[in-house]
Amino acid sequence: MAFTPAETTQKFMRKGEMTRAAILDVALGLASRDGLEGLTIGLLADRMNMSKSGVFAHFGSREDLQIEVLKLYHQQFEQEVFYPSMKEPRGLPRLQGMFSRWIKRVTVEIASGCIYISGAAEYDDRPGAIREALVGMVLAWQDALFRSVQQAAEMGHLREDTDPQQMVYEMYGLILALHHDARFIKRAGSVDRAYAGFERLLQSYRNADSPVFQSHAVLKAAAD
Amino acid sequence: MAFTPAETTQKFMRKGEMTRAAILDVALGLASRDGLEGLTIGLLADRMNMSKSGVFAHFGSREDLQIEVLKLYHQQFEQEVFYPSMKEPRGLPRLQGMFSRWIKRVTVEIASGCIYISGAAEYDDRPGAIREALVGMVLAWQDALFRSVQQAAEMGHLREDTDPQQMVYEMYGLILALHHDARFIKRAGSVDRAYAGFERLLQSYRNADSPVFQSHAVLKAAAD
DNA sequence: TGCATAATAGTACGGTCGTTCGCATAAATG
DNA sequence: CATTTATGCGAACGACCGTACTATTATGCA
Repeated sequence: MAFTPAETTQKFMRKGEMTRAAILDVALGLASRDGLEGLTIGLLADRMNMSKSGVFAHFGSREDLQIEVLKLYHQQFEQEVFYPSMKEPRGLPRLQGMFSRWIKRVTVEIASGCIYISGAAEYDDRPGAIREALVGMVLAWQDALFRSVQQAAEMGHLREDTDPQQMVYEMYGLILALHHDARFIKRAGSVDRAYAGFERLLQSYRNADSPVFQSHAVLKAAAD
Repeated sequence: MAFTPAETTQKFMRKGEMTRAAILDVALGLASRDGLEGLTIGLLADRMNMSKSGVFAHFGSREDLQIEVLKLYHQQFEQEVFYPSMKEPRGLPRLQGMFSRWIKRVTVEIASGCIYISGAAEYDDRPGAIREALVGMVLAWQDALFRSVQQAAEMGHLREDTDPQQMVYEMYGLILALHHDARFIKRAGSVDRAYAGFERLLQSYRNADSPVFQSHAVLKAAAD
């Protein structure tokens, strides 16, 4: 379940690389809870039962550590959400796959926190390398969604006059609202609201003639 | 324009209350930019051309200062968004008024930052008095939206089977996406996307028989 | 096994944080 | 004007921060 590089590629790494990977794993957990800006080397060393300087030596600076954590998160997001969806047929099925896997991931992150979302708040006005990396990753994901919507329209699954950017905007809004209501407000039933919103989105933009359309119930069942 | 208590009620305050209000005013600006957790007494003292202890003396603790900033923000939000909307006729007109004023406010906050939104990310996993105050304020606003949707349904402006909580969820999503895309991604045209999303929301839930329905263009024009 | 090198610990530095306390000075009051 | 009270400053404290150095220990290879 949890992706711990230490377990998978143990024998191909020298000790330093292993501890480095283990540190990043713990750091990702801390950054998810406290935010990337709340990630501190002292606390990280505590959790690793290491000295501060021992942890620090694996990264040239705190900023480097933060960026490595970000890269690890991005990698896991791709592995869990993006790549599996790309194996599904183009158009609406792939788009639905992307969204339901996205929701599934955020549902897990209701407990741990999503770095893309907390990072957006932390770095919306804080220039630097971290912000640049973060924006790049979020833009890459939005572009992937954009292309999927575009293809769904080209293949006739969605209406020809569908505005892909508008649809991406609203999908992102549904996810942000899910993270907000479930994690911050702690309101029950938010996951269903996200699905219902996506359902309504499809009802607005789908091509009624296309047979590919799936209902909300089917979509949600497929996610389990 | 800017609500500076020092100017309005000058002569009724003793000196201490005036500087306290001035401090809170500056603190609100800093907290909008850096987040409530990024608000620091040292920086605040610098901006006020005061000593750290001089600033501190007006509040029993940093947490008290943060809560006072939060209260000030809440007060301004009510003044600018909530109260004016309550003067409009119940139902759809009031709901549209709430949303367009909300968008107008967030549009301004693209430059400065919205404390409700950044605070939601900062305090989603940080228990304490600040989190409690913040959740209370956001819940109050969501409840106000909820009641407005409910009334619009009762009055026949929206369909009878409208799920008010779902509609509030999606409205909040549109605003969160606006803050995210405009402030973090710095994407142009996000305000129009928020309006378009609300328009689609109304098209899904409006009662086609009701004459109260206004189009997107009319709504947006009324906001200016 | 011996040795070069990699990996970790230890210590210290300068900086900022929130907070406390005593003292000066300003303002309000009689 | 005199006096009480409100207000702000300056210095200091302990805690934590990221980082730089040096020493020590563990590792991997000849």
